[in-house]
Amino acid sequence: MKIATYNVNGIRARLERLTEWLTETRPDVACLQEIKCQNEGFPLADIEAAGYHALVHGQKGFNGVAILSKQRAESVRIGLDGEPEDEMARYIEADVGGLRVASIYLPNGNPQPGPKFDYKLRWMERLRARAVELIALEIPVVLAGDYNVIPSDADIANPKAMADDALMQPESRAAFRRICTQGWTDALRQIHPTGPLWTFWDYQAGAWQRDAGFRIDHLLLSPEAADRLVDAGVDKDHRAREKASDHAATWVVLRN
DNA sequence: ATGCCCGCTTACAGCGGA
Repeated sequence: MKIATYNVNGIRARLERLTEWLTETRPDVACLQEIKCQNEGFPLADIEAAGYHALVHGQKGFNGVAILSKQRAESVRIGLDGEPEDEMARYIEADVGGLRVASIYLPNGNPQPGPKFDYKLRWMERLRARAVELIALEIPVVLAGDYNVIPSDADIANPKAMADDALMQPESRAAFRRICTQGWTDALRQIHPTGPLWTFWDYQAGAWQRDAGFRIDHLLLSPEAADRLVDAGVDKDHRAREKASDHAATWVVLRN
């Protein structure tokens, strides 16, 4: 099974690129982030025409997550516990093909310090609380998404330029590590332990042309999923195309 | 030091993104 995560940066603006990517790479499951549309605005007919079912947790203008799948998926939950007044559409979880899969859009947190950074850290604590419940199930789980965390200085082309950014603050990294150490495997680094492994290149300042990227899209595997890990990668070539998202799709293959 | 670029909005400028 191939499971991918893809921050599309607006599904309506990206529809042609997205269906092209689905057709060319045929993931069994695709976790999307930043669809930037409400449920009723989701281009379901186009996704179905590409051969996929969809579970959608949308929001007007910003955020929004979805799980696309060849097999029909069963929704398990929308949103995280712990902050009932939080209406940002950033989490959806489903059962599909014998796996539990979540599509995660973790808050950016800039500028830091400030209320947005505080929200990011609170959200990460809420995710940690859900992740430990999922580990306890002892089933194959894939937590896939845009974590907005650069886990280490090896995960960014120019760490000095981003030193004050919320994505690489010690608190952000510690919160990410606290989740990983529950027993999750960072699948991309498991398969590619060293070297550049970017998943995002800013639209600004020629970041793509300079290959000045960083790694923020992650797939965390429960032990039962990690036992089945055979490959992982980044669909970098699609980032070079016209009207591409600023993120590249990132994926794992699990043995059946 | 700031903005660069991009998508979105009862839009035509401002916000959020990373």
